[in-house]
Formats: sequence, C-alpha cells, structure tokens
Amino acid sequence: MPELPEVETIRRDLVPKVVGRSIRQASILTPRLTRRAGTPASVAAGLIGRRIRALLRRGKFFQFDLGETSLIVRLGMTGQLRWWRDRESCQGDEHTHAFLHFDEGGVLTYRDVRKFGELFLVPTEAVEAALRVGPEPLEDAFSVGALRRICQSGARVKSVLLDQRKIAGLGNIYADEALFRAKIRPTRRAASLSEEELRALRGAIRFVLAAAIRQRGSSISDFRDPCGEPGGFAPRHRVYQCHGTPCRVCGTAIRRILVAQRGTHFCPTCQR
DNA sequence: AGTACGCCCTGGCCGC
DNA sequence: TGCGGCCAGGGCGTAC
Repeated sequence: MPELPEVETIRRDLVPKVVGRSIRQASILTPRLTRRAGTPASVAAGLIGRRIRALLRRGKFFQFDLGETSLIVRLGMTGQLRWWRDRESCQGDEHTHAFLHFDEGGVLTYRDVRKFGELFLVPTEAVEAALRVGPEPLEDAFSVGALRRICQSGARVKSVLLDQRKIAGLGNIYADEALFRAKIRPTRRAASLSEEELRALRGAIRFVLAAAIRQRGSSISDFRDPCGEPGGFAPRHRVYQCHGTPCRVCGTAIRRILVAQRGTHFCPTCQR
C-alpha cells in the first residue's frame, strides 16, 4: 500500500523522465478512475498538449503541474505508475487503466488492480484546498508544537496518525512503525501523550519515513517503482505484519489488534 | 467528537 | 481440483 515513502520514491524516479516534456496523447479507459471530477474523456482532453512543469508530492498524492491546471493522482491500495521508454516496450494488461504518451517517446501508465486510486484535474491554484491534507511530516514546520496541536484529540493516537487532514502521508505501515519506535501504544488517547512522548513520536515519524525513502519504500503487497522493482524497506519493519514473531528489542511476541478497524501491530512490552 | 460499519474492488487464502 | 466465503485496507459516507 503506497504511503509517503513509496509515493516519494516514484516521484523522484519520474521527475527526470517526465518534467519538461509534453503529453502527446492520453487515454483513460476506466470511468471509476475519474469519479472525483470529470470523465475519462474530459480528463484526457485536459492533458493532451500540456507540458509537465513539475512533479510534486503532497501527502500520498502526486501533483503533475501542467501550468494552469494540475493532474492529481492518488494510488489508493494497489495503484502503480510505470514508465516505458517507448511505445513498443509499453506493456498494459487488464488492470492498466490509463496511458500518457509523451513527445519524443516515453509512456506513463497507470495500473490499479483494485481501482481504489483516482486521477483528476484541479486548477493549480486550488490544489491545496482540494486535497485538504495536513502538514508534511518531513518539513521543518512539522515541529513538536505542531504535533502537540494535532494530538489535542480524544481519539486513539493511531487514528490520529492515519487522519490525512491532520498529518499528510502516513498509512498503516508507517503509523505502526513510528509508534513502535516511539514506544507508544497505538490505543493511547492522543491527548494523553507527554511532552517527552510527543518529542519521541515526532522523531520516530521522521526517522521511519526518511529511512523508508532511503530504502525505496516497502513492498508489502503491490508496491513497485516506475521500473517495476520492489522497495527494500519491508525487511526493516519492526512490527508491521510481524505478529507472532519476537520483538527485536525485548523478545515479546508482537501482537496484532484492531484500532479504528485497521490491523494494528505493536509490542505489548516496549509500547506503553 | 469519536467510533462503528458498510462500501468500493480483487487476488489470495482457507476450509470443505 | 474446485468452489464458496472471507479478508485486507485508504478513504468516504452514514449512523449512532
């Protein structure tokens, strides 16, 4: 499931391929992809002839800046952006829902088995308002004070970390991994965290995300980079999908519970 | 305000 | 071997 590190890995790989190039032809095959705004035809029409000025990331969203408008792509659970050097090498299958053909060759495809992802156009000046996500955890503005404000909530800390309006880009993997490294139980009420715990949690979120980006993301189910290669961070997971195995710190069996209806993994000894 | 639950969607896995 | 049933899960809408 692509979260911030996976989206950032794809973004960095795609920047040298697509930025500065123009879209010659666009085809979108699956109406569900554009359900948020427009139709496959209207989105495709809005892409043709546009040059990509920049490829940015906001939380788990890609923003292809086309000038007046921006193409927003969200991968959902199983979305993949793949890059093909030329039309001849481009491979689609029944799960490939969109093709962007570039001037001077090169094809960007969108593949998504479960079709939870989406693809839509927004005026560039309205992107921030349209996405409605919280601060970027890797930016300086994500201070302990900012996290303290985010945590002024009676909800469980795991739920708060997953709320994209509060913090951008964390999903189930990195929420669990950050809470483990901060030694905080996912069921704790966010507002109960001490100043020391908030400091530890901020540091753990940033550490885990940065480490995952260095390893090019976690390939738990479907994540692949634009060349089809998996990321290398999954073996570094301490708790996510490690239930039943001994904690790397204390040896206690990692447990799996439900928090806010999500599978949640933690060490009952290390995390309090 | 916080939480539960259903929905979307499909491949993979389990039990019979 | 085959098939029905269940599960995962990000985000959203609805109900309590």
